[in-house]
Amino acid sequence: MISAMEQTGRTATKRRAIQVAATEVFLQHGYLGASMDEVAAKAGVSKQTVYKQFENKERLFADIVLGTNDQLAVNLAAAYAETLEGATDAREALRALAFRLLESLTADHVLQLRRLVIAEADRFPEVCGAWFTRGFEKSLETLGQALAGLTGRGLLRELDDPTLVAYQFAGLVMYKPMNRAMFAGTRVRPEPGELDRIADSAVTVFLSSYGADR
Amino acid sequence: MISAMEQTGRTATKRRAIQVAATEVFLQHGYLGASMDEVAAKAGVSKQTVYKQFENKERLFADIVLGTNDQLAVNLAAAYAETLEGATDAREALRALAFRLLESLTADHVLQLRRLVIAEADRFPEVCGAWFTRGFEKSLETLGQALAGLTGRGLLRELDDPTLVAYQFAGLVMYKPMNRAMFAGTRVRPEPGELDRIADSAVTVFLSSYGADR
DNA sequence: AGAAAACTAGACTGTCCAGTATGATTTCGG
DNA sequence: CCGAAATCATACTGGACAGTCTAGTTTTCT
Repeated sequence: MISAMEQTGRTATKRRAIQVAATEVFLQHGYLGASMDEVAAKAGVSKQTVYKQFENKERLFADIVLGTNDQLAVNLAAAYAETLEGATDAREALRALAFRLLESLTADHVLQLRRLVIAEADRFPEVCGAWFTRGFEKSLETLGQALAGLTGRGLLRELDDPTLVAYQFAGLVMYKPMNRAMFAGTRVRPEPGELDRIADSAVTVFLSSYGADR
Repeated sequence: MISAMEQTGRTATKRRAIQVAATEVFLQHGYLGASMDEVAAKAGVSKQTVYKQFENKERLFADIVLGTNDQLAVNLAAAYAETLEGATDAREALRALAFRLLESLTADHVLQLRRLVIAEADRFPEVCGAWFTRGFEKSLETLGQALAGLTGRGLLRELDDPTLVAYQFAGLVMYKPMNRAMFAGTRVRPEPGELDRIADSAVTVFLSSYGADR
């Protein structure tokens, strides 16, 4: 399981091809809109092989959803590290972080995955709930830790509940652009100037509560 | 069109029954999962009548989505009025507003509609985009106006961009509970104590930037 | 090499569903 | 009360698709 990516046998290779293809198909068409024939074709594999690897469509879906966290988690961890760890100026660091978050989370495939999970939240409550806990919530807890780290360097004041503070930062920065991206389709893009205003203002509000200089 | 709800003829009555039934079916099963037979059965109407009133499934969907804003808009307007208009204490007023927002927006049918719109954002970009502009964005602009009204009564300081401030308030209050409600299925409910902490802290952060007393 | 396991192409089953057609019945305006 | 329009129940068409089956081919392991 840990070494899923390291397997090189024919079976493992084909399994991975199926996962890649299925991810593409599910993200593009949704659960009901996805066809197993298309998955097989896109994976360059026969339908039998798909059903040998994954009992049925539901299992394949679960596998895809739960397997698609890693990239984003790594990406976000990098964003935290690069923007916060060496920082000396709180405002600049938080601004940079805000942009990295916006960039990471409005990437097309991230939005599509989130749409998929939301759409199927009632059909697959366990899978979607697990995705949320292990992906979404975990990312914000990690962000909380990263923010708490700024306290140690005198850039923020003491935080009682770093996770809550992380949600507040995320909410200030992303509530508007994220909702637009989710609701208004992948096509609509905000003008760059707007993201600047949002990030600037969010950081100002954030620092007026949590900045080290009162 | 304006008087759709006032029509009493047989045709108009049946048309409304179809809309009600279709709303239920689409919200429950999603676009692809919804069946026109179920809509007809639930409306107590023959399939022919459905197709006489609505050209096809797509049109029915569009009609449903675009017709489902009014209740929530009215609800939110009431929330703004009741919590802000007579207020004398900014903290108390904003706390009350926060709870009203959470209550209104985590209602089951609201969540289901939002899931539906998000899920179909790529399939029906015009319809979902229109829903977003006329429903979501409009609500936040209205909230901005309501908040700006607090400035006049000395409860908040001057707001350069009331809409942006409204998004920040909404983000502070709802980013966490709304995401959980959207992703983790309708079943998961936060403990009441958590909403208290979120609302309290959000209002504190908000006021430390926008409160009239510095 | 040779047997076992994996894979392939393609046909097939059963089901579901959007949308149409039909012929009988009900409603309603004049 | 009569005729037009609306509605009803029901059956049908055509297509999509999940999942199975078969018979032949390729890979892998020993």
